Amino acid sequence: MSDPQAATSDEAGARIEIGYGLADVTHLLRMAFDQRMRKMGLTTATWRVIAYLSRQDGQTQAALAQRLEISRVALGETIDRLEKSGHVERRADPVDRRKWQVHMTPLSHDLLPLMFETSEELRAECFQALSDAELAQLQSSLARLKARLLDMKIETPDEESGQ
Amino acid sequence: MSDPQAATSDEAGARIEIGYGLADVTHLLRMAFDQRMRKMGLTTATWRVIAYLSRQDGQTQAALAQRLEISRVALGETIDRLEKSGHVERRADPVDRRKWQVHMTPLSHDLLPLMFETSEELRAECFQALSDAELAQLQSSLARLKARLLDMKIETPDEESGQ
DNA sequence: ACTTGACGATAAGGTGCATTACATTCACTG
DNA sequence: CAGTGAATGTAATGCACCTTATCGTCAAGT
Repeated sequence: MSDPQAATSDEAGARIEIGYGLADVTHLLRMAFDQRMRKMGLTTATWRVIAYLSRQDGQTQAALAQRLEISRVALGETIDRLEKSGHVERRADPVDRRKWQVHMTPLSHDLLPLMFETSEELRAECFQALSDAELAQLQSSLARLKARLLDMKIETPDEESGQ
Repeated sequence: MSDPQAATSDEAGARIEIGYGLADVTHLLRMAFDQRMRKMGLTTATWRVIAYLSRQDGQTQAALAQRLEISRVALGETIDRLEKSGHVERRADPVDRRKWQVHMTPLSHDLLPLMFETSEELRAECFQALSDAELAQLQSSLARLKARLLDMKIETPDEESGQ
């Protein structure tokens, strides 16, 4: 993919390339992920939910949404699908009737080893394109970029209630 | 955001961080972009269509979809919205009755300077977090990663007809 | 107790993307 | 010139995400 607008300078050209590059790489990475996850009946979105549940089962939807950094609505729909496919179940919170506790089922629990194995395989496979030094540099640049973007106070989903 | 699975080694940990970092940065960048584009009634998807049309007006939907690397269906829907909002218009191809030529309207044409100015401002603002050397390194790493991912023959949208 | 406000979740509607299946139209080939 | 296959676009369906609006519930202040 190339920049549709002629660069006005080298620096601007580099920045544009990085913008597209980030989008491209992320998109391809997600496609590759999806491809592998589909084989076990999951998608990136559903896989992420299960991954977070595996660390702490029975979280509420609001807590999960915050950790996944998506809106409560989006998460609710994903949970709907996961419930329908039998990967999770909602249990009423005994003390707070507003809440659902989201629990893994044996089905998804048994999937965990394969899930993490598959994801680690994918990462190993594609990140072999870079040396350890480049990997470290990339990680640091991304962290810096993320911090800068967070500084720019971009509205992120579901933040009415101030986090 | 942190890794939901304990790292099994430093290298694995770094790879996982990069995976999340790429997704996070791309997501934040897109949010920031959307925020600014919304002010002129556009989104990232619609903005991209106009950007490519500005280089060559009157392209067919199939050609545009290929350049944007999205499916013909997805592009068709975006064109629907752009047509409804008056930013583009479809004209019948005089020689091939299957095709639509997608043309910019004065409305979107007048938007071009502001569009590119705004996007360049955003890039300047967030990439100032990195030095020129880091920027160059990042660009190179992303390019390498992209090449590697393309090598891994991931099915990308609408490729039945072999590009 | 009773209001008031915060919180958890859902409903409704819209954007963006994908796949599959299909109707047209074209272009090539026998 | 028919006949087949490829190309262009659409319809239908599903996933993932968003915003705004609402409903029930809890918690706190008066």
